Amino acid sequence: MSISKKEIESSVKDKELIEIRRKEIVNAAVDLFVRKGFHRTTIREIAQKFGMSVGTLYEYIRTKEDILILVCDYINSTVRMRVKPSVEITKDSAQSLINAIEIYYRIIDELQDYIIFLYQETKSLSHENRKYIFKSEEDMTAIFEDILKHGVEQKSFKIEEKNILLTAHNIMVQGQMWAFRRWALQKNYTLERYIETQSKSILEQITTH
Amino acid sequence: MSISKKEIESSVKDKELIEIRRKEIVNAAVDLFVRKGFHRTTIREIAQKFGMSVGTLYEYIRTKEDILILVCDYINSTVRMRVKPSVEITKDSAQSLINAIEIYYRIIDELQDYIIFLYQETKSLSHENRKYIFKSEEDMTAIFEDILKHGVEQKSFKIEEKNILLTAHNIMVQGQMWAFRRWALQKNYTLERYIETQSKSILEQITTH
DNA sequence: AGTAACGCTGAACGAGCGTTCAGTTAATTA
DNA sequence: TAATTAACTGAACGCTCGTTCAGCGTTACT
Repeated sequence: MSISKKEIESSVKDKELIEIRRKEIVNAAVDLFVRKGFHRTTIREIAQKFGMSVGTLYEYIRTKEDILILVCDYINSTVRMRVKPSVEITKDSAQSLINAIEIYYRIIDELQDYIIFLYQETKSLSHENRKYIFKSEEDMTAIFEDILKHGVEQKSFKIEEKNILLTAHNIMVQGQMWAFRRWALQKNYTLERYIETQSKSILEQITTH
Repeated sequence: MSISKKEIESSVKDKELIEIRRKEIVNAAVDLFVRKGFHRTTIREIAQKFGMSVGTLYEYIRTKEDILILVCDYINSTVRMRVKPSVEITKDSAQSLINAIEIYYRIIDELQDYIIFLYQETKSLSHENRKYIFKSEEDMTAIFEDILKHGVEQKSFKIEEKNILLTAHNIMVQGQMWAFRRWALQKNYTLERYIETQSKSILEQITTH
């Protein structure tokens, strides 16, 4: 699951302690990163925020980028952990899709600051770690792909085989734009209306008439 | 049009020279920013790139952020200058929309690195200047809104009044995702196929059946 | 009790970088 | 031709910040 956690070395031996301290680090860093951005946040601030010395902080990470990886990983797995168990593929494909969309869009609304941060700071990661974030995004997309495929098999949806992937991406992006374009959308629509309208129009375009 | 240009002070008197030098600055900076990001690009690099001393560079700007503003402004107006004159609202609303989508999406494809940069570095701007970027984005959205409104009046499109804005945003975001999500999309679709599929599905959901 | 290992501390290091400014060159004016 | 101004130069300043390291307290083992 979390590739990165295994890869970040630490000079501390106690595995459990590493887990605990890293959670503290992430908790402190996530807030600061989201508020001030990665580059503008200093190691000293992070350490201070949960009352640890800079030296100790460096016992649990190697570089500042490690913290960014931990934070991105945390955001990603939070989203996935909350979407995945709630989504279910039932016989009623249309309803499955509507449910999945609602769950995903609500989480985006709740974590909008985190989502925006994730997308804007991905570029600060090394190539290796950026790939990992993309992989994670593809996993999320696969959830919607599966629902769509199932619906096509059931003949509830009518989508060309090759366009299923694209439709899944559209669904995801139309959710994420609620965060990205909040300066325009959130003053014109409520979340409820947004979810309803978007899912209706997505369904419209894939349902067999 | 370019609010920012007027606001950035310079100690050089010759207005024309300011124009020339700033174009050189932007040309050098845009490449470096896109390749390395704003924070990782140094003033020295920018100055060196077009053979000017650091001191002189500072005769034409006040701070590093000024360069970012100039670059963002440049990207924005490039996109707009290329879309606006090509778009026309004809009697055939559906065709107008298809044309506009194709023009916009092709420019995104061409300037994808710039588009990604613009969205990722917007956050490095001050509140004031960020607002300006959003304003610019709203102007672009308005182009699509106008086409949609016209189509609704002509009864070619069927969209609830309140949802026209949302549809316009959807169209824009579905174009931009060609850049944002290129790691997934561009290995599965050609630009031509992408444009065709997306515009077909957009049209599908707003055309009166 | 002595000693080793572990986790922790924060001052100090040093590189990087935005910004300035004393001075040079070239053009314009008196 | 002398004096003034405009444009330019790049070394130097000063500050920030990631990272290190010599040393301290505490626990566990012999």
